[in-house]
Amino acid sequence: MDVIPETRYRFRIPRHGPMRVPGIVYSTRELLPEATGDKSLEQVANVATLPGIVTASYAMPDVHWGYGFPIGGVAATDVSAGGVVSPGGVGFDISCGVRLLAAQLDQDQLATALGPLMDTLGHTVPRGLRRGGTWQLADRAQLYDVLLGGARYAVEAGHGVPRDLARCEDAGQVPDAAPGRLSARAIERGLGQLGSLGSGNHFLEVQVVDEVFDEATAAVFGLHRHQVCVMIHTGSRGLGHQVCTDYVRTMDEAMSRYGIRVPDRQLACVPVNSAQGHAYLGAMAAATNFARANRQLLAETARRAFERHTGAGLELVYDVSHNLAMIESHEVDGRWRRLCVHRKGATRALPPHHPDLPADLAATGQPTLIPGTMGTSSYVLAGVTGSPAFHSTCHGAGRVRSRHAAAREVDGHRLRDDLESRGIAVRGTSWRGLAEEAPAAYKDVDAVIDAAEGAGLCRKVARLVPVGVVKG
DNA sequence: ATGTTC
Repeated sequence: MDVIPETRYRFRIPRHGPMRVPGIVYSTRELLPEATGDKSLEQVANVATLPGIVTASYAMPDVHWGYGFPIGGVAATDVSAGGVVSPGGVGFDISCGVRLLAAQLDQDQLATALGPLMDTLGHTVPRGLRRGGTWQLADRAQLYDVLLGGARYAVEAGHGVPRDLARCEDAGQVPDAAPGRLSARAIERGLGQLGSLGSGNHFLEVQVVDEVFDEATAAVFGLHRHQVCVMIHTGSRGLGHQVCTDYVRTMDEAMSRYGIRVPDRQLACVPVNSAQGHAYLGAMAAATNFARANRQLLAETARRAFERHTGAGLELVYDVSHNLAMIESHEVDGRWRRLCVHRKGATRALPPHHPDLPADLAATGQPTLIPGTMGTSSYVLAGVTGSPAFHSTCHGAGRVRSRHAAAREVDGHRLRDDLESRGIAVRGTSWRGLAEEAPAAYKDVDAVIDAAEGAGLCRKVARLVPVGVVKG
């Protein structure tokens, strides 16, 4: 793969073969996937062949190998020019994302309460494969209400306060959800799982603000140094997974009827303006609302635990997805166009004064939340004016070692002991799962964030460190 | 990520 350095933080994959646009990789020499033996830059080039793609196939500094599209990839297609939508460009965990809550509490006030708080969280946060959630829905009709209403419906049903919605991307509810486009199996998998964490890299952490890079912006976000926070990282569970599975198959079968050829079957796609394209976007929006409601429910579980052990409330800082395709307007080559922007393991970071921001965040830009790995830092970022890649940045540290390799090389018991000895309380579910998520399996999140900021994708506002980890 | 193998 020909990868040409253009600046310290930007690399170009020139057009070759069937590529319609170049690949642009925001990274550093040290973080480039080729340095770790990962094939994701070939996936960046493959994505550049999709019908209707505009400007470039982008990769963020945490890019790594994924299903068809790389994780840490951004691709936008022009809807009115035959642009496609692809489930592989969203990922299996539709609207997977992060929610950050700020406690009215500082670290020194937490000391003796941390253990009992973690015990309660450990007992009340449902997690692990196939596990049911905290909200047992009455029936399929109520699940439809969730799929249409998202976090807004959860709040209206008493699970949260109206102010929460002002701090959710899309105010907690995306439009145009079409629950009828979900298979019976997707509905069945979703019915019992609302208010559950899942497994893999999903977590609920108690964190402390370790460093503030911009006091004024942090204050607007409701954050200050030494403050206790809760970060929740989860998505749409089995429901979203089933939607992706169903529509990859549908599109794989339908693709040839639209004359579309792709270099990898995992890039299955159809035009946005097609029966299958509309069906997928409707199903995806429904799964998105499920994920938004899911994070709302888990926030309520955390609030109950904090209320009981500390008396402190938890104010929502923000809730943002990093696996989604969104129809957005962007200026391309001097003309405003409707684009289908795929962000897979990439986070939207709206710049200051963007019309989709709430009024009180207009001056700061969008809060952007980046979960680190267990035992390392997480970050609060803000969107910046003039950012490339359709206002997107990274989504995490980025895996460099497979789950299998990590489980072979890391002992879960020892990892738990290491974390505990550093003052981080751990409430896991499986020793293997813990080992698979060892920090050694990931890039250095601090280097990833510095690369994202250096590339002009975002700016740092605050860094958080964990003091308690609840793992699926 | 995921009832980790239709």
